[in-house]
Amino acid sequence: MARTGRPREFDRDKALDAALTLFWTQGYEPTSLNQLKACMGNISPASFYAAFGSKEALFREVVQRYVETYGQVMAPLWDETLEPRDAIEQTLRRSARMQTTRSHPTGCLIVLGASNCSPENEPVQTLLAAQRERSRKGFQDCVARAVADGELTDTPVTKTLPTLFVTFLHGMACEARDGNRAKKLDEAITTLMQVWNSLTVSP
Amino acid sequence: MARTGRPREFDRDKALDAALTLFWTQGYEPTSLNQLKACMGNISPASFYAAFGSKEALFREVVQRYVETYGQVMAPLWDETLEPRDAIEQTLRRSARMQTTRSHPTGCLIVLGASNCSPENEPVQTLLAAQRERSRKGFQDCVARAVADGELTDTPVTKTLPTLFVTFLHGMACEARDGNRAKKLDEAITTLMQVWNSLTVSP
DNA sequence: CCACTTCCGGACCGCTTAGTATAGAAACTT
DNA sequence: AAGTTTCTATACTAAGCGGTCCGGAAGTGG
Repeated sequence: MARTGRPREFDRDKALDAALTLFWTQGYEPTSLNQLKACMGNISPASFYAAFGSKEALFREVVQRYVETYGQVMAPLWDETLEPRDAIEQTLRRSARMQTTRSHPTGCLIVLGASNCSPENEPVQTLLAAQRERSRKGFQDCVARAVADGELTDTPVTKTLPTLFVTFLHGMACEARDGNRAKKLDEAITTLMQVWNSLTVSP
Repeated sequence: MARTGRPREFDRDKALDAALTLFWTQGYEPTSLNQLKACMGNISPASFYAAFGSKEALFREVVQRYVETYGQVMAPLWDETLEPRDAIEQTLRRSARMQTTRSHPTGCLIVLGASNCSPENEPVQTLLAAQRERSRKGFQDCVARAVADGELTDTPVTKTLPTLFVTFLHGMACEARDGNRAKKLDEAITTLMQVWNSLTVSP
């Protein structure tokens, strides 16, 4: 549409990726506009605000992008063509691998991105909390599907599975940040999945 | 020793507790000196620096106090008079209850206290990382003890238990912060401990 | 070429940050 | 009374914060 006028000199997508990396590494609040502008190629405040609106608006874009790229390791959780058990196992294994990969920051932006916040940035915390809630719901739906399919029986123990898995998932962010490698987490996932096996209706 | 001179008018211990609550709620970096001074009873900068030295020094004291009080829920992990399985179970259950109790901030200061940090505060991150490493070691030692006692056999699966438990433990900080209640986490712990049961040497 | 649109560099805003310096008064011990 | 320490209160530093504004440059469509 509006194609006239001087074109932007920096690559908006590349700038967004750079901001993503910075936010992922440091979190929302400690990341300053100066750092952001610097990592985007020393753009000016005017350029920054024209392109992204505000620090918070940029962060929202960053989260969106994260969910659409790195966050896709969670996609199996909402893939109803997969067996529920496979969906959960793949989600955990792919998350473990992604969060420990050293070509980008370790851990999970959704878990770690705004865990330290002053009251005035509560909206940012809420944004990430909503994403985590979405994951929680994903595990619940997956287990519910397994019950509906007759793979699991609807017992009190079965009801604890979503919390068990999501707590482990979120815990991996801390472990990855502390330097644990994919192999360690992956092996723990194998053991964790034994819980599911022990609850399946015997053939 | 130095007992002469005008005594301090505020209660240093109470001030430390107030700072602990504030740091626990917001994390290290977003907590400003103004907030700290305010919650300590509107003490002056002079009094603050005379009593605590600096923001970072105060935080180190706060962490120490946290470990000695709330953090004592982890004590079973290093209590060699307990059966290893009981030590781990009690550690998890007591942590779940403590982290979800509403009479103080939710979650865990050691996990959440400095997860968002600018590079210049890396020492603070390192301080908490060391505490988490201590917990990791605790789980390792506990499992090793169970193997030594002949309760568990030394298999590859057994080796994954420490990571499994510590990841779950650290994940509870996120779940507690997001509003999960003790009951939910406690039930998940019951299910998680089934993993241990399934690995015990059959009687 | 011109009118128009958009972007850029840089100055600038008011505010907060952690931390220091100053003063004199007050409260304690010896 | 002498000496020591902390008190209150205020002023201050130097730097950084997120964000705004403007003049001019650079590009585009007619």
